[in-house]
Amino acid sequence: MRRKVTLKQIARELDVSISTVSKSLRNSLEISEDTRQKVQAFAKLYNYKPNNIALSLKNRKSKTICIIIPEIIHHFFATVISGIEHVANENGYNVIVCLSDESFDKEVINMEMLANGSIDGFIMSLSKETQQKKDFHHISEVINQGMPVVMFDRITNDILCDKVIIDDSLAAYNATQFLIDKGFKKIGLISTVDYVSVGKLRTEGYIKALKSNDLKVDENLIIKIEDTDNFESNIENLIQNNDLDAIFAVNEIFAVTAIKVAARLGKNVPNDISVIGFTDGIISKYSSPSITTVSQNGVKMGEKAAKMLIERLDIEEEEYEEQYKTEVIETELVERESTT
Amino acid sequence: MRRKVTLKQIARELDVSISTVSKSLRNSLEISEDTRQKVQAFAKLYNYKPNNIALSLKNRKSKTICIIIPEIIHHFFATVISGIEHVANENGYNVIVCLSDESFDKEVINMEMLANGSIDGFIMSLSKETQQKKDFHHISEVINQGMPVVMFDRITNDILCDKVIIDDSLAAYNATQFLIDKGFKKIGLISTVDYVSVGKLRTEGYIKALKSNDLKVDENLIIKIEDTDNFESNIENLIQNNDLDAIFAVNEIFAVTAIKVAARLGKNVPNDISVIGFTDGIISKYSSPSITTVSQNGVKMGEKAAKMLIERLDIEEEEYEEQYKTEVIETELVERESTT
DNA sequence: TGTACAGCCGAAAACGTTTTCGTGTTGAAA
DNA sequence: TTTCAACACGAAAACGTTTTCGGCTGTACA
Repeated sequence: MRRKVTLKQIARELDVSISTVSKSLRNSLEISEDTRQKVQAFAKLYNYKPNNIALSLKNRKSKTICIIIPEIIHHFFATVISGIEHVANENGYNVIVCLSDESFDKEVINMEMLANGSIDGFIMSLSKETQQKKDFHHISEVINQGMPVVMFDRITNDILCDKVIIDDSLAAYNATQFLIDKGFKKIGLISTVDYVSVGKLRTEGYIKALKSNDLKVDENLIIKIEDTDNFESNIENLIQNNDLDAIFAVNEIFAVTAIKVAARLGKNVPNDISVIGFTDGIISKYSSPSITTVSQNGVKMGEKAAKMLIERLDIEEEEYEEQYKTEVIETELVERESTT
Repeated sequence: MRRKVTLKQIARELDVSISTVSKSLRNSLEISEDTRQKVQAFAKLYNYKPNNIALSLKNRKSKTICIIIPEIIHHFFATVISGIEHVANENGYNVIVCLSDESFDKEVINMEMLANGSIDGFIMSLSKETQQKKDFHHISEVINQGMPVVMFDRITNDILCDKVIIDDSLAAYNATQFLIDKGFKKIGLISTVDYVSVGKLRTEGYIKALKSNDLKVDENLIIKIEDTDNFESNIENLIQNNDLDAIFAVNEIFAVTAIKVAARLGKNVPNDISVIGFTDGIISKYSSPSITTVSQNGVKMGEKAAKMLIERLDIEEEEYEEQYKTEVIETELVERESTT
């Protein structure tokens, strides 16, 4: 259980100064070939590795970026992390993951804890509670201190920073249009409550599609689910009380549950009802019938977010231009068995 | 974009020494009530927060632990992270996540990169490639440097350290016994290749259960899947060529695929064939029929692993006792619709 | 008046680096 | 023999903390 070897120890052992050791290891021409060899050999022998913390302190950068997401269990967020991690790694950055558990307080605490030199920048997706409270002071504070932030998916327009999103409204529009093109008129919507930004946008897209096809928007065909706990009965009512042709659900869980409930009510998917979901996760792929869905490409979102952040970090030195960009990642309708 | 305020700046501004500022903020009795008040007020005004990196350097500990896992997309690993994160947070630790992508090299690089002061300890699950190569030098090296490591799920007995596992063999035994108790004789097994430690153990449990019930172990009923790419045909052959009563699959994907293939072949689950999976993930819950499965409780594994690591970290100061423990997390058979 | 002891504060070391700026030693050119 | 550059190396500062130790002032007591 030997402690890690430091420059100082090597210096003492070899009877040279710390500076000489440091320079030798960095192959400085200031040092004679001879000493360099000696030092490097010794360092290799004792498996010397520079102490990252000391470097961070000296350089005033930690080469670490922090991801704050509401939940890691959601497949979508996991894919985003995966994308971020790869780009970060390629550029010599490490990734710290923080979970807000959809809680405003945890989001604030996490940001404050890490914004003190531990990390160089944030990539985040807002918690539900934060979106509901519309309190973003913790984020603007961090930005004011000169720490770059990139927001993705669940964002807010109240904060100026780089953003990576999909066009939720358009994607929902296209999904709905897809159903309309099949000849369906009575299309149900299973959405979330409006304060979840993406839920709201997807609802808008759905409505827009209906309107531009001169279809009546029937409030009875729209349900907005608040709690993720017990929504099955809501869906059951929706299907039972309306003779639906199709259903558009704003996430996988809602979609797969709709299919299950429909089956229970004796309706076959896709023969009696078509179903489209959102998020191309593991459920959509493996459910039977597999689910036609809007693919968000979380990996690409993560990659893009990481690229934007790192670019800003590497530039920062020179003239820092506050030219914030919002990148829109293409979505794609993945056709599977749940639609005719 | 003001920079973060430091002790030095406060000291200069208030015309006192750095030590005085530091002590005031830590409420040292050495400092007069008066100065303390003044300093604290000033610090609050400028939102002073101590620099974490400097603290890490001084204290020679970073209050950060690193998780190395093969893939974050797998629901099981995501739940483990979730468990670790919660316990870590409660104890003032942050969590760095590294993905090995099932690659030996990435595992090594990640460990070497971070073992230099950036983190205080590792929690890891081995990559497939590492398990195949049986090369664990990077792990023993880290341990020799006095950095604690906790392994979970995919572990090796070649390394002495704390471990958190489930009794894969026993769980598989119980799952198989459950099928046998239903009166099934021809029970197929869909497993992984043997170098994946958990796959091997689960296979052993399956075989043990058959033997202790005096059932013949038929090699034709066992398939070991190497690549996750194209295994559907293997499963199809298994079902088509044998008149199976039931199937035990060592993970969710295999289980849900078996159900899908069975349906395609005109066999109903559970009426014609019962299916049991492993890992109580999102697929098992939402698939239709929902899948009877062995629940691993990843959250609990993560929590336990984090507790063990942190306990060791907090003790370390005093006499460090190398009393390594292996915790076995209880599994549970979750009965759902895929079994009669 | 001298001593002792609080009370209050600052200097400096330490954590492990990198880098700037000397400084002493050589060798060659004048 | 003197001068000067090249060469090889070391001292020290800096990053931002915490903590130990020592010092100064003033008051109380002998």
